[in-house]
Amino acid sequence: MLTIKRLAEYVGVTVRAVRHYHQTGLLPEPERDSSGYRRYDAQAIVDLIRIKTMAEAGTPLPRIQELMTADPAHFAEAVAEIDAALERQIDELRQRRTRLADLVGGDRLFLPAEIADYLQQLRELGVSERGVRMERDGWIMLTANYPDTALEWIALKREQLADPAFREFYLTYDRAYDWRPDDPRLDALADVMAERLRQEARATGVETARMTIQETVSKDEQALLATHVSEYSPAWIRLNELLRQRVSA
Amino acid sequence: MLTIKRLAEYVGVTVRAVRHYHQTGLLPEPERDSSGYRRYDAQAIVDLIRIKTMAEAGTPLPRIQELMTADPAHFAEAVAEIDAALERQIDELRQRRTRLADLVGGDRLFLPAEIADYLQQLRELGVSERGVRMERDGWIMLTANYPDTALEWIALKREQLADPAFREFYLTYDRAYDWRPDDPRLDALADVMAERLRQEARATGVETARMTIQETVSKDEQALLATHVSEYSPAWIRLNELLRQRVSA
DNA sequence: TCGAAGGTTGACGCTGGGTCAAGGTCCAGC
DNA sequence: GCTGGACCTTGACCCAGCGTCAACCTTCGA
Repeated sequence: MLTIKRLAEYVGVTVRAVRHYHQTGLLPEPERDSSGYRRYDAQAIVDLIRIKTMAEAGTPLPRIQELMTADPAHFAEAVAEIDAALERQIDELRQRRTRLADLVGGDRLFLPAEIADYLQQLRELGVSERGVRMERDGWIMLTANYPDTALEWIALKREQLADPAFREFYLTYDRAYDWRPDDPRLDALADVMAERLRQEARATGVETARMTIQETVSKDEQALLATHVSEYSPAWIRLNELLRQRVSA
Repeated sequence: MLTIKRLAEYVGVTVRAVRHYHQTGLLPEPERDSSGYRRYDAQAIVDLIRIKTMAEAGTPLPRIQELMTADPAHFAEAVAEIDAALERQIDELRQRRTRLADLVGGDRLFLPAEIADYLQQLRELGVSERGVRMERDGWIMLTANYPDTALEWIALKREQLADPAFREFYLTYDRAYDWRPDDPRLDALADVMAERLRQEARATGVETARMTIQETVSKDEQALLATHVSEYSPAWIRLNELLRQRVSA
């Protein structure tokens, strides 16, 4: 006959757990000796090991209680289910490991692969961290609100980025952030931007698919840009003014 | 800008969880709009996904909070730790699957392999379920109290079981359980048992190793047998009497 | 204009025990 | 025979990480 501590130690659970199982009726209370101590027999060991094994496998205690009195066929069936659940858990843990890997370094956790690739291209191009982060945040919001549209649009952006002239322009625009608002280069940049806008307008006039996208997005784009207007530098604000002059003209 | 539900849905957590993170300070409370609704930006999505990823990997929320403001080097180190923990969890789940398999059919979960094998041999020999269970319970208690001794003793038992004459005797003894106490076959059985005891006494007189084991165990054996005396049948009680007559003689 | 859907705070509930507190018992060594 | 330390008893509160009401306010599409 065993005391509660010997039982718990042999099976590998805590004394508190055993008492908890008694309280909930999962493990029957054993006889007491003359001093009121619980005295356990071999069946208690068998029961407790079964309980422990199933509990460790994630089975809720009430479910274990059901199974302790189930016939062998039902029991085997339930164990098979528990085993399948364990297998699923293992698969999930594996997936979590891969996602965890994306935590350190990379936007792959927050964005579809295409967009994360695009951001990576920007970095490799030499775009500032600030610039990349503004892009990233914009794409995140866009993806959260219109995932399909975001994917269509990113395809266009990556096409653009294949053009060396556009890359040149993008870099300049990125650097202009830190210029002084009276920097004369801003005028030249505004010229380039206006020309690009005009070309794009002609292109979208022809290609209806792109037109649709532009229309769908334009409202949100406004909203997205507005989100970050507070982060605009004096140079960019000035650039906006210059641009508006040229476009409205 | 997102409402709490859109945020939660996009990231894949519940609204309640987001609010919980706000309460504990894990995720900063965002600005409210004019009606008091929370409005989330892209950074909230990034933060929440990081939180979710680490939380799913089993990281306690306070620990996550520490890591959210940690520098990249410390963060990467911590993520490596979390990943290692995940790996250990996967290994443990695998082990639990194997132990779970022993739950259905078999005593391997409760007893060392040698003893489980011995019980299996008894079953194959044709010993009654009751008999096997009495043996099992005895071995469990013995193993719980004196694991080393149990292993030494089981070796002897398995040797005995290799002897066809002993197997024959064991089976008869097992079946005698259900005989009537005045069954004349009990006398013959008592003769055989007495003879066996005498032989064993001579053997243990020679082999000191076995002697030691017998001595060590004898007290506990008494206790163990006493445990199950209540389960003795009338025939077995009678057999005990007959045996005592012959041995004391 | 109205009802459904979504937002707000606040409070209690749940699992599976951990961790005191305040005693009563057992046993080994002196 | 006594004492100290390990063990037993019940009872109570505490924890994470949310789930789940309740009671009320706001927004939005038909």
